Amino acid sequence: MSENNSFEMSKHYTPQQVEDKWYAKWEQAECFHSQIDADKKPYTIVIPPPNVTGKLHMGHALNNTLQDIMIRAKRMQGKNALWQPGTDHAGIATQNVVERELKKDGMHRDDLGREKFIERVWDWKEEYGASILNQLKKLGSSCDWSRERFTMDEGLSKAVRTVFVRLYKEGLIYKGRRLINWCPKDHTALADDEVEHEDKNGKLWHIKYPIKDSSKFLTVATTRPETMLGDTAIAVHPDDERYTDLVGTMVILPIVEREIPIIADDFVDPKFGTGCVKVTPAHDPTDYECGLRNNLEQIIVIGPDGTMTEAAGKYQGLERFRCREKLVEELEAKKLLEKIDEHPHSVGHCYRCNTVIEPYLSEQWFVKMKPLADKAIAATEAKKVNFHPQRWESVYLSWLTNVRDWCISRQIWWGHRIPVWYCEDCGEEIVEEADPTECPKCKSSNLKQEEDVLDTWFSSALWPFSTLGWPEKTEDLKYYYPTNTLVTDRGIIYFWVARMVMMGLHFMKEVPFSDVYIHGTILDEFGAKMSKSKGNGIDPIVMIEGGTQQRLGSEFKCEGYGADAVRYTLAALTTEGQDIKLSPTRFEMGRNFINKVWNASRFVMMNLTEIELDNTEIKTEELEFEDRWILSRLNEVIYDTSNAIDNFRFIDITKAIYDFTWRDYCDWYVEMVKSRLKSGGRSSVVAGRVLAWVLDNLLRLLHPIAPFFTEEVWSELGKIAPNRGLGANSAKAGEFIMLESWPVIVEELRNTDIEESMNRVQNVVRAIRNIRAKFNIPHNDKVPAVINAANEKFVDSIKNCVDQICLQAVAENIELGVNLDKPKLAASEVLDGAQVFVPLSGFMDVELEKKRVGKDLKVKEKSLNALKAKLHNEGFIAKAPIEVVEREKERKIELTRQIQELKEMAASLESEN
RNA sequence: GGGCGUUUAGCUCAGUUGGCUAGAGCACCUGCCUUACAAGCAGGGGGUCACAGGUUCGAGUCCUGUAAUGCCCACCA
Repeated sequence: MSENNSFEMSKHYTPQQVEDKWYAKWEQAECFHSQIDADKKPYTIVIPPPNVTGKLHMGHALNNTLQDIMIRAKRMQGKNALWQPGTDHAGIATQNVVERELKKDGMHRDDLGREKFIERVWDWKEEYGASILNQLKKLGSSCDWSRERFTMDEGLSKAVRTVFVRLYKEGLIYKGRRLINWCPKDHTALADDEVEHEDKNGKLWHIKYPIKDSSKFLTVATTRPETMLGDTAIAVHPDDERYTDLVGTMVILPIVEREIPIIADDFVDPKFGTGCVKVTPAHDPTDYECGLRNNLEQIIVIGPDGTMTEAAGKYQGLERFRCREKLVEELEAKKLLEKIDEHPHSVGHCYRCNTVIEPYLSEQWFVKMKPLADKAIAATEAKKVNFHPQRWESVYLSWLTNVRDWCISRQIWWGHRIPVWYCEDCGEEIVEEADPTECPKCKSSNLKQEEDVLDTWFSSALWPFSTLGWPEKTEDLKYYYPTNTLVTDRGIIYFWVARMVMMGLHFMKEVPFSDVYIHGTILDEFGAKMSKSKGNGIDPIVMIEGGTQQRLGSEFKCEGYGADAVRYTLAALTTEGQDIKLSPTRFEMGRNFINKVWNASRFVMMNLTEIELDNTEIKTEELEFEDRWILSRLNEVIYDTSNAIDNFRFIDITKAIYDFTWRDYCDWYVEMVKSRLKSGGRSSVVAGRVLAWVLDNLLRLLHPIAPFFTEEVWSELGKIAPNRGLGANSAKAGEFIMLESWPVIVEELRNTDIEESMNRVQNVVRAIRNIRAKFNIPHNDKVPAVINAANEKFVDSIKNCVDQICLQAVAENIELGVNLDKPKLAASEVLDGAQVFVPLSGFMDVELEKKRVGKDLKVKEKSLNALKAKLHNEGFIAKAPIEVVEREKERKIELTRQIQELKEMAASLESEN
């Protein structure tokens, strides 16, 4: 669009022509940039850093839309808004991606070696790592890209090392040989919360273990027979009288032929199975604990790659599940298998690759959690961190309360290598921030760094302060930390939110953010989680730009709704904490609304170019009825919108703006002002200025939700109506709406009397329109009408609006007053405070009208009866607040009047028949 | 096994501290291409608020229980 040719604005808004242009302008003008400004309060959000391997999905689109709404609103509200962006190195996920690429070339990471492989990953990151950030830009995200960080960049790596070394020296990081969760495919340890449990229909094998020096057997039940090769005891409950005599004697472990003791331990549930449990300390967490208590040997029979070890004897080298089959066959052959039961139980899977997790005994690094968790619990209970919706607080607290030590070492290559060195000569363990060159103890330079890297979440936990320059004592940290709001999904409350709180408190002595907003999860139209494997995802970029995608087994084509429509729709679907069932067509809601505002803007600009706008002050007394009404409503919607933003009520933000724009501004104000615009003169100037001012305000309110659209329209409006205010020569606006100030409430413009009058006008107009529709009056035929008011107050409140009523209802010769007679052959509607008659002459259908009146009478009599009963209730009169009782009494009087009028109408119709 | 949600119109959902006749979008019916908008305008139909008790003058809203459904946690060998 070029200057002053708004007549050529297309009937439909086309986002594709607008969005990239504005994003480039914003970036060029550094609109997203935030820097320290002592005169302004900061408002900071750190982005949940997407994985560098990531592709924008609907969850991201929702998450970032909500963050951008908050950031843009606060920026307009005068805060120094910083949205800190960046990406996460995503250890296992990224390593897997690059390994898959290598595989295509027939290579394995071992072929390259550690250094070359890591180089390869960095290359991959440089090439593809920014793609998800570019997608965030398509969404309109106003992140300060000049501050973009990566969890493995230099500064953040330094933060990681500092944290590790300090925690180590404080005794909060230690190395230990423990039973941990092992993924045989990714070949690494995992933290407890990285294991996903799935219910499976498994089997329970009952195996007979011969008792030594006896012909009898003890039967144990197991879901994992292959682990029996590593059994080192049989346990029974100490009080289980069936076995008291056997405790202390031995059984022969079948196949292996090892003698193992029968021990007593109260973890055994005597009611389950036979009450005898095989104990495999190296392959089961419960058995591990039992083994420690009873000093049992730990025999590792399954190796890190998921195949059986040398200790498995003849089964050595067999894959674990293949071994299970073979072993069961052998037991069966030896008649040692008593029975096999169906047994549903939960099986742990790797959250990255879905492989069945193997409990594995190995040396790993751990963070001692209790001291850190205690601080987080205390801070949360002191309301330093507030969850929205609040119920997530208890979920988070119960995790913190029961948290176990965090296994942070990973046996992969891509990540922060643990800053621990071992002296090859004297065995000294050296833990330093800087790479050591010699052993402090024996001065040897023969040092070897720990092979393991840290869990990805270790660096994510530092995100709110590491991105602001920590461990340096930066001004940014002083100014922006603690941040304000964290917006995320419930899925990472443990992984991320809790750990950030712990680390923030420990290293910064302050919580990292005061509010945590947990939004719902996006589901497909059937209520299922979106996933790659189900193919039910909706690609946000396709929704924004248009294109095709494979979905639910067929090709799905989308014209492209634009980022604003996508954002609007997502915000409109965001109710406090509810999951969102989404289908592609739901974005029509946003598209239609944006298009409606587009057309309203088009109307305004078309008209503004036709009238001589001036820069004089619009005096209050020059405002006409509808002007005063829309300005009053505008103030209300500013209040409601601001309030909704402060309370994270995203659906309420959209609803307030939608209703005001569509129902008030378009349906009524624009319609009421049309004739004035054509009439010329001062009245048209006033109307034009009010139209522009209200549009300007509503664009500002809408901007956080629909940034591209509002920027485009606002800039066009500025060309036609440079004076945005109602005052004389109001201050000239800036270049970008995104940097404009948030609309301010002007109390003097609130006018409840006008709103009440307008309500009456609308009711009268609707009544006439209703009658017109029911009796099929051609839409250009003006009808006469009689408004028989119940009192003078009603007459006074709308008497200046009679012409307007005529215009809106396509009526003429309206008679307004009290005690007016019903005209002949008229239809009527009874409203609060008045009865409207429309004489119909040739269109009159007495039978139809009798039906209408009868129906209305029935409904009203029913509510009157209910109301009478209520008012006869002594309890109600005595206990309900006076206002409520008074209101009901007035309502009764009004209803009685209406019923009376309906009855008279009915009688009159009878006589006309 | 424990914890937390959800159940309101044909569909998807609002309904903030209990209080006027329970709302919206989509879908549906009727009439309109009325020079901002058919992605639209005007009018309309449609709900024993899952069920059963209870508290209260008054319950969609609070309490107890039941049923369906979903999510999370848990050492169910």
